[in-house]
Amino acid sequence: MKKGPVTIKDLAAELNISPSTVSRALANNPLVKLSTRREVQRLAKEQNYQPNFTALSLKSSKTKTLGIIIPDIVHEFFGLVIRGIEDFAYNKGYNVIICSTHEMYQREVMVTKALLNGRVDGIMACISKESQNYDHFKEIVSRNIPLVFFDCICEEIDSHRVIIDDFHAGGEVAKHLIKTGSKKPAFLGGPKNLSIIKDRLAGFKSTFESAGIVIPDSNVIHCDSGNFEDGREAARNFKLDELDSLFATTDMLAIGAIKTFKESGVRIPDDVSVIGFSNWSVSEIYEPALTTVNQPGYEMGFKSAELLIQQIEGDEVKPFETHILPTSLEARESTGSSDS
Amino acid sequence: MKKGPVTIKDLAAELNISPSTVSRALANNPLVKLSTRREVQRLAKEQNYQPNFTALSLKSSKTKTLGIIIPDIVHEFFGLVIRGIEDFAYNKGYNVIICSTHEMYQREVMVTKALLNGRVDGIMACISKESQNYDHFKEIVSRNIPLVFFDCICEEIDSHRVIIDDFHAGGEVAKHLIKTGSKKPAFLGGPKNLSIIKDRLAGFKSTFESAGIVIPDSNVIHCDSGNFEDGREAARNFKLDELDSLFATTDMLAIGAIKTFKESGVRIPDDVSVIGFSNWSVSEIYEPALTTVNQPGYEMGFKSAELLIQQIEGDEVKPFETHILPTSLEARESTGSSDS
DNA sequence: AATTGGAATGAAAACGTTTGTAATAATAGC
DNA sequence: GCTATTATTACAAACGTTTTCATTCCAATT
Repeated sequence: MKKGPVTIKDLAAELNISPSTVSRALANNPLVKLSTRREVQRLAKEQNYQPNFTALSLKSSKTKTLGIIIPDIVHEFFGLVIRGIEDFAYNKGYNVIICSTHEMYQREVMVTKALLNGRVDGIMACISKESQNYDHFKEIVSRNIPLVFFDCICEEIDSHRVIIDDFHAGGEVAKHLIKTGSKKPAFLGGPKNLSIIKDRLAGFKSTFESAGIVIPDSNVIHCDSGNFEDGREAARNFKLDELDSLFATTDMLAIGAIKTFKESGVRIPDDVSVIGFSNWSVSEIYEPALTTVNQPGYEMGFKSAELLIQQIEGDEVKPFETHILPTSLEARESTGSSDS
Repeated sequence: MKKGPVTIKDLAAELNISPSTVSRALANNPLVKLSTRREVQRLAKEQNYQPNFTALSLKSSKTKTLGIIIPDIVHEFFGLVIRGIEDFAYNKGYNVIICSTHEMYQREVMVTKALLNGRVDGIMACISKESQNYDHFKEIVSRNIPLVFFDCICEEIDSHRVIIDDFHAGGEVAKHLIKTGSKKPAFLGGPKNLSIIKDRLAGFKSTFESAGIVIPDSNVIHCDSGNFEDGREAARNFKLDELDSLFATTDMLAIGAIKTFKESGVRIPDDVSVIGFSNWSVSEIYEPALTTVNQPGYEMGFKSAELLIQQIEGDEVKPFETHILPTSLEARESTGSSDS
């Protein structure tokens, strides 16, 4: 009998009119007689007609779909980013395809290629830790597919960017520690080559130096990842009598370090003050509650989607914009400041 | 000059042959002369030809895309589910569209409708807390779009299901608490109407009853959500001298409750043993480390994708299958068992 | 020389839409 | 009653593919 979903042709056949008239009637085009329009719309509703998305895409060469490339999906920050993106995008009638790269360069190249065959109208990306080569992203640009970078951006590529001021945030952390009396600060961060890590460290160091305190290299440790175990391991390499405060570039690193410190009998914050980064929910729950830098994931996603859709739909070409979102320090128990 | 991306027609024009030959040549069809094939493939590579995804979809009425409907994206469990789905799906050449409902019925209906216009070949869904009416899911089925439920399933709809045995898991929790000497167990759970909550409670109660212990209604508390704050608030309603153990249906609820208990001077696990659910990473990090039930999110996603794709691609209709994944209890400090 | 057959390619239809243009029907003006 | 105008509708092309069927060309067979 009837096979697939009902199409415009089916409606046309049923009413003995042409598909074009049905199409126009559904669009409520005044060119078609009011009574015909009513008739068509009634039948369409009755038969539960849904316009075929793929056919529309082919006709308009617009998929109304955005691609998101992120390092990891099981990650509070990226979750918030996605929420922000979705909230803006859905409102504008866009769907979203999420591709996580598991922080692997190979996978990043793979998903990028997969998004490059007209499946999406634009792409938002946060580059993975591993990536050093950016040809796959350059291909996106060369194919004229709108591209917005957020958080971890690619310096080599000219595009919209949505970031935080990592240098400034590092400085704010330093200021807070200086205020709480730190003389021997230390730094525990993710991969050295990552610009966000470099910037946080630079801001941190520079502010301390302005206060006359130079951080020795032995108090700066980098690790491959940014998780709890890494923090726990890496913290063992600090000489406990040479630091009185620690800035870790993720909350998990910070908590891992605290765990190690506690095991060595170090009291937090009395002996060592600790600050994390990102304000994950665990930082509020942990004891001691972790002082951290709030990273506006939701806003970052929201703004990225806004810039991307604007670039997709905009008629005139606007110059690329680097949008810097404000961070804020959440002072909690781990630096002796129990705000909450 | 050349406008959009290069198409088969462009290649055909360039080589002065017909599009059909180009199409065949690209498919390496032996019907076309080897030299022609080589020529076409060379040019395609040179011009960086990518087959138009939308056109392929329209032709084949297959989008090679799956829809996922989940209550929340900022959620460790769902993150793991998505990872599992992606790992299986990508391998089979499928992409994935994720729609989060923010636990809102309205939004669930919205995204479901949005997925119903041929954008996806199949749908995986975990129903939201709020949903009581399932007409939108029934429409998926009536449109012959393959549908798999996972975790929070819809009883009314016949489909593949991937779940855990919540009743059994609740029983295992009870067994563990009985073993550690609990005489006055209590229960703190999410929404009462949710089947997964009901089942966990039922299994918990029933096992305690088999041991001759009846849990009074005053020791069973439900709250709207399952987060930290909820747990913290709700735990205030327990009479502290009437319980010596607590089973909370999420790790966050458990940790919230522990916080409240600690504030009242209750020692964990000495005075009250606490068990959570899901084995989120925070449960391992928290102090005391939380005993919890490991919920295999990754496997759940992986299996769901497998069943869905099998249903999409399968020629013969297979009977619907309810796949029950094993859970396991992770004994940690909060019940006095420091495994780790 | 006429037929057959195989190899290689081309033409056309189809997937479900939209939209420019052409055609028909109805109305108005004279 | 005839043309000019308008209202309504139909036709056809297009988006980028795949695929069925038809065509061409040339060599081999009779």
